[in-house]
Parts: sequence; C-alpha cells; structure tokens
Amino acid sequence: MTKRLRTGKTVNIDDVAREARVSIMTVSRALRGVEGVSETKRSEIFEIAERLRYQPNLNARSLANVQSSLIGVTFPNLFNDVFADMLDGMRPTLESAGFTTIVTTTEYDRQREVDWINTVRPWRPAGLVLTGTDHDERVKRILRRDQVPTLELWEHSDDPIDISVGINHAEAGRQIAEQMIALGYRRPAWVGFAPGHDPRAERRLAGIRGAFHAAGHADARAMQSGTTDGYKAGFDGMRRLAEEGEPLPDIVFFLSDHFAFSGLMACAEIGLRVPEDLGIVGFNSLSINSVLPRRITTVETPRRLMGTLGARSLIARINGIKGNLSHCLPTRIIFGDTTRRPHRTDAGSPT
Amino acid sequence: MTKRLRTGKTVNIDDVAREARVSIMTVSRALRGVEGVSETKRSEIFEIAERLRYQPNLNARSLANVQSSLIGVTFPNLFNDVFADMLDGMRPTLESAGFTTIVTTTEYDRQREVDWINTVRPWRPAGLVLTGTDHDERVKRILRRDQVPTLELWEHSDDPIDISVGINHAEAGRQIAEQMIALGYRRPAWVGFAPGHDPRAERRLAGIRGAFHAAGHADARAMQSGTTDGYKAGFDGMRRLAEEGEPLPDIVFFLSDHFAFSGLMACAEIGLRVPEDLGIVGFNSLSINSVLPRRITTVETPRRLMGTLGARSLIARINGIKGNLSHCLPTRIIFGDTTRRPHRTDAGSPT
DNA sequence: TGCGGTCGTGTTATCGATAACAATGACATG
DNA sequence: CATGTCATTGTTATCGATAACACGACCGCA
Repeated sequence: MTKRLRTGKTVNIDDVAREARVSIMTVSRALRGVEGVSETKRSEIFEIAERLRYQPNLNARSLANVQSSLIGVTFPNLFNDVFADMLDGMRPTLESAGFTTIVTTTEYDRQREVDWINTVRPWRPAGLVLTGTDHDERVKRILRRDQVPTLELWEHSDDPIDISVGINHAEAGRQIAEQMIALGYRRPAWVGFAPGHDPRAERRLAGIRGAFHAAGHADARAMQSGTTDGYKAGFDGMRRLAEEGEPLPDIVFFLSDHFAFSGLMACAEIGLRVPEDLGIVGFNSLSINSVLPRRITTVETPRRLMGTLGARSLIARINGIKGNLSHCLPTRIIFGDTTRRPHRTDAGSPT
Repeated sequence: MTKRLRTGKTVNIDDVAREARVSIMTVSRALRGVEGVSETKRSEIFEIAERLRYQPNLNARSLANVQSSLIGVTFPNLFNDVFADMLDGMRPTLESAGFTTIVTTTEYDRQREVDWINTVRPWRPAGLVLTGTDHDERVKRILRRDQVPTLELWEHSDDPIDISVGINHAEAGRQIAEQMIALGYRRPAWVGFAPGHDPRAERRLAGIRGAFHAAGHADARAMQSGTTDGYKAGFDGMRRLAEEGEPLPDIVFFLSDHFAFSGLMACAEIGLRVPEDLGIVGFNSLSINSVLPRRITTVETPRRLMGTLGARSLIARINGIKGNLSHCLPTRIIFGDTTRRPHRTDAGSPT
C-alpha cells in the first residue's frame, strides 16, 4: 500500500480500523472518547487498539488539529526548589488534561527566552509558560497578536501578556523589611545577583529599600555578584560586606535561602555571630532550611500553589474561556533563628 | 482557499512559495539547506521567509519524516546538580544538531518511567534518554525491538538497551571504601534512600561493603530513609545512627553530598565532632560543598561530560551509525576535611 | 549534430490523523 | 404507509510539510 520504505512498521489507526472492520473515523472517535459511537464498537475498538499496542501519532493529530498538546515552559533554572516546585505544581494538572510540558532553562538570560520561544512555536504548542513579567518587547507583542495562551508565573503583573499568576515581589520585600524595622534593625544590606539578572529580586530589594527609607533609616548596601552560582554568590557577598567594613550592617537580606545559607557559612568563617552581631534573612523557605541547626528567617512563597492555579488558568484559556484568569497570591514571613524574634506574635514556625 | 476556520492565520510554506514565485518544494529545499537550489533563489527565499516571519510547522515536518526532532528524556529529579548537570551537558550538543529535549522526572519510580515512555513515543521522538540501567523489562524489549535510538545515562552497563554512557557505581563505591580503609577506618555505615529507590546508590553501597568485607572488617550498617527529600534523609539517618548507639560507626558514607551536608548538621546538633569522632563521605561533589567551612570528602562524577558524550553518541546513532557507542567514565576521589587525609598523595583538592 | 549527464525545479503521492458533511437504518408519529 | 428524527457510521477534503520521480535547459564531447 505504501511506497515508502517502512523500517519499524508502527501500528497506525488504519491497522486498528481494518482489524475492527470499521472506518478510520470510527476508530478515531472511539479512542478519543468523542460522542456518537455505539458502546459495542467502542469497547471492541479499545480492545483491539490495546492488543495491537496502537499509539496515536501525535504529530499527525497536531497537524490536523492545527495545534499540538505541548505546553512550552521556560524557567531561569531548575536548580533549587523554586522553579522545580512550580513545575511540580503544574505538571499533574496539565498531564491529566492531556498536555505535555516541554521545558527549558534560560539562566536568567532574556535572549535565551526569545530563542526558546522561537524553538517551541514551530511545534504549535497549545500554550506557553514564562517566568515573570520581564520579556523581550517583540515577544510580548507577537504573543498578544497571535493570541497564544500564555501564562506568566512567579510574579504578578497588572498588565500581563495574557494570564499572570504570582506574588508581588516589591510588596514581599516591603513586608519583611517592615518586620525587621519593627524588630529594631536599622542598617540593611542586600546580597544577590548582579543587576539585570533577576528582576524579581531587584523588585524585592526596591521594596526593602522603600521600607527603610520610609522609616527614615539607612539605605541598603547591595552586594551583587556576577556568578550564577547562588551558593558562591551568598558566600562571597557576605564576606565582601564584612570586609568593606564601615558600619557593619545589622541585617542582611539575601536573594534566597540558599544564598542566606552560604552567607551563614561565611559569617561562621569570619567570626560574626548570628543573630547577635547581625541578622540574616533569606527568601522562599527552601527545603535546605529544614535541616539547618539554626533556621533562617525567611519568606514562604506558595510555589506549588502558583503552579497549580496557573496551570488551571492556562487550561481554561486554551479551552476558550475569556476574561481575567490571573491571581495574585500572598506570602508569609517565617521567623527563624537568624534574626531577633517578635514578642508573641502569630507568626513563626512551630517546634 | 481553506474551508476551515483560521483564527490566527499562520504563515505557511505556501505563503513563502507564492511570494517567491517558486514551488513549495523549492522553498522546502532552500530552507532546509538541501542541495539543488540555485544560490540566487536560495538567498531570495531566505529573505522572504524572514520577512514573512515564516516558521516551519514541525508537526507537519515530523509527520512527513515519520519521526520528530524531539528527544524524550527522563531523570529521577532535577533538584540537585546531578541530573541538572547531565542535562546541561547534553542540551547544547542536541540543540545544535536540531533536536529539542522534552524532559520529565520520575522521582525514582520505575512505573513513572514506563508512563513517560508511553507518553513520548506517540510523538515519534528521534531518540530517548533514560537514567541508569534498571528499567521495566517490557520497555527494554520494546525499545530494542523497535530500534529506538536510546541512551542510558549515569550508570555504565555492559548490556545496554542501545547506548550506555556512565560510571561504574559499584567500582566507585569500592574505590572510596578502599581509601577509607587505608586511612584506618573500620566501622562503616551508610545513609541513603530506602531500598528500591536508587539502584545506583545501592550498587555503590554494595561496592563499599565488598571492600570492607574483603579487608576483613565490619559490615556497613545502613540507614535508609523512605523520604524523597535528601536533606531530611541525611539528617534523620545520621541522627538515628547516633541514637542506635552500639559501636558508633567511625566512617559514614552518604548517598550524596547534600545528604552528607545535612548529616554534618546533625552531627553538630548531636555533638559529634567530624572528623575526630567519625568521618563523613559524600558523593558527586556538588556545588554546595564549595561553600562549606569544612569541605566534605567526596567522589567527583563527570556529569557534564557524560551528558555531552552521551548526546554525541545518541546523535550518531540517530544518524545511522551502527556499533558500540557506549562509554564508561572514571570518577575521582576528592579528600576534604570530614575524614582523615592520606599523607602526601596526588589526590585531594588544591587550595 | 546528437546524446548522455548535470543542474535546477516542478509534480504527484504520502505521512496519519481530524473536521465537516453525507448517508444509512431504526424507530416513532400521524 | 409516508415521513421526520435521531443515532451511527462512512466519505471527502485538509492539516503543512517531505520523498521520489519527472522534466526541461544547458553542457561537453565525440
């Protein structure tokens, strides 16, 4: 029947149809669970398909459907729990709806995000998931124009490309800073990546600075490391802070818990006592925190939840639901052992 | 021309062909860089394709080619550097050859690997990448029968499904154990996942036990935690080892550096001095190790290299190269501060 | 001048599915 | 008994590309 050479003769829909003595269309309908197939035939077709180990060719299906069931995802990395958790939150929801995620990491490089979008769009994905709200302008315009269902995760935006599910980073920074001010801290510092790397972190820093300004206190000195290794950045940043001397900060905000962790290690090496000599604050409440002898004061971010809600919204959009599907989620401060503690509040971790 | 409703009219190859006043086939050939198109037309077609922002429909291409340019990948997780590094090693090689990876994590669950294979094969991927050598028997048989180019990464196998690129875990365990025996350690213990979880780790344990047996010393007590959180497992395992008392082990081998790290934390909490009271050995040489005040003695695994070599072999196979494309790579012991050190050897990390 | 060989390009068949529409038959209704 | 409705099932056109083959122009050489 076919002219082309067939090495590994795969089982196709017509093999099933022939075996079941029905048309291809009936098989297609039966297996997809579309209405209008008698129960008798349906079960017979299922049986035959299983026996023949028939697997639909999704390339063909995607071609016929004009779009595939792939969801293209970009995250800066998958190294720590942050993005891995969001992915874990999304995946079950997407999979049970029949979608497959196809993920890449950008290492915080915006151009790589553009490249990725140009890589996945030829697959005609049903939707895209991007991290945050900072994207190449042309990408935003094109995605809007082509009405690609797009989810921006991790940072909430008032003017998303399409759907935005995330937290307000500036606000999270402000809140934790205000708590620290209330605890008497006056000389803040920040340790993170170099500017232009992680815009969310920069907005948290802005929130922190805003809070200290508003309270009339010092500006936050910022140690920003060019490395992409968070452990190294935290360690070096803390050490440089200590070396630069002047008035030592009394509270250091780190980009994330793993930065804060290695900052703690640096303090131990330098001989700075925490929290007696200075306080240390992390972000994200990562799992490493749960085994530290002194828990880092941190901000818990609802990463799994963001993933799940985001996936749900994205699916809704793909299914044609119009309107606003965005969510802005709250964060929660967790007081640990690396800062002073508030007297009797409802906050803080038990144990 | 089309009857079907077209919402976001995409640019197709025939749009380019019409604009260039040539046949579709000529455009196809020109853009793929296939021989037999005049230089004049080729450059003209490129220009037009760019101007029209034409992106080939890869679903259609995959259908026509009988296989797609996707590479399906499974890893147990992407949480620490281990698998993330291998992925980073593979990706550039695969991408520059025109392949796109589509990854999932199995959380060390073999059934999830089976499910994943059933999920990706309908996309008719050009190749698969699996972790290790332990797979469902039916999967192995089917992949062999269908001659799917398959790479098994991370553990070397003498009888791979197709291609195996990795290290010898039993041997790695034996080697580090022999070093520790030479340093005078006599009472080994092991902290890892529950049996059935991570077969590579189990083979390392077997190698360790073998070495101690061979030297006539004690068997390694094993603390195997059911959790999938390595930090927690390391911490709890170490604590239980200490609690169970009896002769305290004098050397504890951990499944990985992050286990070892939290084991160290547990020791600090319990009041055990390292390496005075006992030695601690990790595995993999993870980046967290570089910021610890006392570096963990560990085994460096060539993860990026495995990724790169594996990808190269896989591409070769996809391109029809027959024969053995497997590699078995060596590991390297790095002496840190958590064990005694050998007197003047060539091993050990500088600084 | 004639003929085979190249080169560049077009034509036709196909990849494996789905959408839209057509057709068939059973059954109810007047 | 004619006719309309509903449920099932089949037929045809398409999705957007690529492979294989066909064809005409041009070339060189005998």
